Amino acid sequence: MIQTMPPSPSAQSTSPFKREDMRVQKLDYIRRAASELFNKKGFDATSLDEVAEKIGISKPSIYYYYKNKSELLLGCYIRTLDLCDDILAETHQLEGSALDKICHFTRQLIFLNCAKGAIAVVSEIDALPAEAIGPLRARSRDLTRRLKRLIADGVADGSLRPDLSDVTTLFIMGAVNWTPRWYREDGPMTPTAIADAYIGFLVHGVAAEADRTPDT
Amino acid sequence: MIQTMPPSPSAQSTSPFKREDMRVQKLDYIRRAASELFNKKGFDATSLDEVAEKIGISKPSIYYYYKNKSELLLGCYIRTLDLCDDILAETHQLEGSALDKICHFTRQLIFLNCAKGAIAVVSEIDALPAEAIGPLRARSRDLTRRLKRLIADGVADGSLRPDLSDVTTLFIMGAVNWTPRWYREDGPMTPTAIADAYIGFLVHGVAAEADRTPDT
DNA sequence: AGGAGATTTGACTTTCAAGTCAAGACCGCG
DNA sequence: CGCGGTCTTGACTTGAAAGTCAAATCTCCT
Repeated sequence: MIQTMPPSPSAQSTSPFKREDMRVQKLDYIRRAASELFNKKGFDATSLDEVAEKIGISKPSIYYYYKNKSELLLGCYIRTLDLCDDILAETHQLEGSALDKICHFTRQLIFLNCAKGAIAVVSEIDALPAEAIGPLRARSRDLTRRLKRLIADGVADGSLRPDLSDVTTLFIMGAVNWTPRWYREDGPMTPTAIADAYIGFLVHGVAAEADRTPDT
Repeated sequence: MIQTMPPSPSAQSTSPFKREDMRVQKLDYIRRAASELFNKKGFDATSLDEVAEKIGISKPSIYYYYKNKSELLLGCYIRTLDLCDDILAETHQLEGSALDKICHFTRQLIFLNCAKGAIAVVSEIDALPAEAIGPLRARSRDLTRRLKRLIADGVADGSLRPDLSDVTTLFIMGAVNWTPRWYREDGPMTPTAIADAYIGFLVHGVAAEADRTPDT
């Protein structure tokens, strides 16, 4: 499972900025490997030796780039939130109903969840450096708030059912955040197929016709 | 966070079976505390000292009842699968369409996920004793298979959309399995309200009308 | 070439939780 | 009582992974 690390500083470079570029690339490289493993096995179950081995470097090298394991996790989460922010921003640019926007957001999030190492599902908050927990929670809440607003917009513009509560976002996030648990690149479904199916459920539900509400 | 352990052997008993009853009760008691913590923080992030402290006993006591940490996890998962089996069996008894049954199953599963320590989301399979992994996977797959069959039944009896694929179960399980991450007993939503909302999404989707398929 | 800084690593120390054990507490019995 | 078995625990050992460090290597520049 060894992938190749970006070559050590330069190799063929000429530009004076190569060093810094390299550093950023390696930070990123390590973060991706870590995200992938944290996602698959959980933070505590993943040792830095494994992360190092996955990309063919040694553990101390990781410490050269990250202060400690918690900071690495923090890096993963910040990246995740950045990407979510990006998608959401992009989403707001779109023409169309709030429902269209929600579908777009969901689709993009599924893509990210299927892309190796792109993001880490933010769930092990307690493992973060103590001083980072507050700010991260705040960002998280802000994201949730904007999603809820999108739902409210949808109710307002008539594209969503009028009785939708705040759990809607949790429902969507649950389904989406679960994908990394079972998605395999070599599995039978492409990310696009997954997104199509999920959006189908989300928009129309699973019932054959929009009729009675079965209940028990 | 200390709850009271069932009293030590007897206390007031007379029956000759009390001993064995006690043992079963304590096995269960420990399992519940563990399930709750494993669910909330993950298996590796939970130490047995924490489990012990939660119920006011010492770590060696846990070892008196369970061979080791993995066996305790196994106990949690077996219990979870047992409960799922029960619900599914109960579900099959019901009169009604496959959709009705799916809704019932979903609702009951949400209740279990909200009930403290009732079940542990089966996700850290690798942490189980090696020899238990195979059988547990088999049971898990069997459960999934039966759920898929329920979906197929629904397509056949016309209560579900005809184009539903196998991801349907994953979609549902994702949304449901995510609930323990955010559900709080003192939160704004009761399990019933959550179940109602989720089933609403599931059956009808979120769109105001069953019209076009927004896509991006 | 060769020296300065940047990067990497083998070998080490530290820490923390899993797991053990033998001594003690508790219980129901004669 | 006090004895035998059941249960509980403080104090310990062990192992694995976090984290450190100084020596080795690499890169670029002159």
